[in-house]
Amino acid sequence: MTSTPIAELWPTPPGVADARPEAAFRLLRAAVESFAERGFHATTTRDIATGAGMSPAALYIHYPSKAALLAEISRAGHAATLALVRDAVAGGGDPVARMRRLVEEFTAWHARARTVGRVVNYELHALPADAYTVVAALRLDIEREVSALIEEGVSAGAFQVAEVRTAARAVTSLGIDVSRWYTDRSSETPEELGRRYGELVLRMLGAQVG
Amino acid sequence: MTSTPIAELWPTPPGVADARPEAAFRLLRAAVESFAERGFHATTTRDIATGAGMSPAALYIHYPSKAALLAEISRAGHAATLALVRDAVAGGGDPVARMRRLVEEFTAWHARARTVGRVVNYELHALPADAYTVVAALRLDIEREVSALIEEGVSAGAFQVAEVRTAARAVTSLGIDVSRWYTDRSSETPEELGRRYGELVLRMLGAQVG
DNA sequence: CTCGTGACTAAGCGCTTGCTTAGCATGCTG
DNA sequence: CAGCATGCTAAGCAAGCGCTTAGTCACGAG
Repeated sequence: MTSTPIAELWPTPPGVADARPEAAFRLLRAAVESFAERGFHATTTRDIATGAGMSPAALYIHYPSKAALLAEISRAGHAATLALVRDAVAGGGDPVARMRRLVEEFTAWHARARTVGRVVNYELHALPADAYTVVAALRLDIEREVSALIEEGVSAGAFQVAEVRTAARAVTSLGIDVSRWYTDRSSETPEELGRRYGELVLRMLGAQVG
Repeated sequence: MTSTPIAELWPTPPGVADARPEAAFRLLRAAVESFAERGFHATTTRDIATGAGMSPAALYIHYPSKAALLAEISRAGHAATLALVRDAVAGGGDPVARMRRLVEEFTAWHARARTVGRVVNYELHALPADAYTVVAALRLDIEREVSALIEEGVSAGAFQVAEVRTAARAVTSLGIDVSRWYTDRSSETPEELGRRYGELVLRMLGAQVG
């Protein structure tokens, strides 16, 4: 990999004058680390500024508030997750192949980008109301994509599930919770974990797999 | 039910002079609600005291600090979870029946006592070091109980899993994450959810179920 | 009755918080 | 060159924090 998971969330189009100054990016990165480790409320603006190598006041040149940093992290993280899910659901292959790919990538993302994942999934309550509205819509879209794929698999006779909503909850739940417990010291790589979770989920959905 | 999930965590032996005064219990209850809703750091001692119907200073007659309240909640919550897991693992029946019961009760508990569950699983980082040591040992015990039951099922030919540790992680992960998303407005009761998750987990573990 | 004790409150202390203000160096524009 | 915008820092403000202090009240013992 040539860039960190965090850097991938705020890509700069090549050949274009850098729209997001490097200092603002450093602030985002420091905020993600702090929010993930200590939580939004236990993180001070001094923590973030120091982590980005600036004085506390410099933060407010790039973002209007501490909450605006959280909102941007949460929005970008949810957008990336939704894009990942859409790619897998709309990709090629039968429902079983697409579900396997979805779980593999969803799981690996929550392991690799676990700091962003923690902020995205466990700091929702700290979002300002307007930012929460945006993010809640993205979360609903993610759930709908997963449900749609399960339903397609059921219709095709590939999956056997009693309740699609419950099954969809279980699938996303497994992946999300990875960001809570995964650490650098975990024995599996994100990709290994993704493959193993892919197997487990397919069996859970009643798919016939070797 | 004659008592709330929270009340069950701090039972008073019948016929014995109440060891934990009612005021201390009200503080615990208010602290659980606040910590679960807003997180430890966003909760003020004034929130807790007001929720228990007292002035801020009264809190310090019953507990030496805000962190001591968190420690007591986390300890009792983990102890209750471990007891629940031990009962299921050591109970009667074959590994399939015991695993079904474990998942049903583990899941239902995380739905019913979701406020305690949130504090237990998502506020670990706010624990003082000595309290964390105690709680980490309980968490390890829980993981070992689940792994032991899976291993027993594999030996008996009832389960088919590639990696016991990964499977154990998935089982506990599914249950823990319930406390994140379950609400009063959820369409399933804790018991219904438990039964459905029990089915899903048994299939995930490769058990032959109807 | 006096005294001691336990549960509590009103007031507030020292500190940290998110954020602001004033000012300074740099570099681009005309 | 002047004029000005940009990105930053040093200093600090008002508000809110965890927790303490001093004192009140009800009540049981002697």
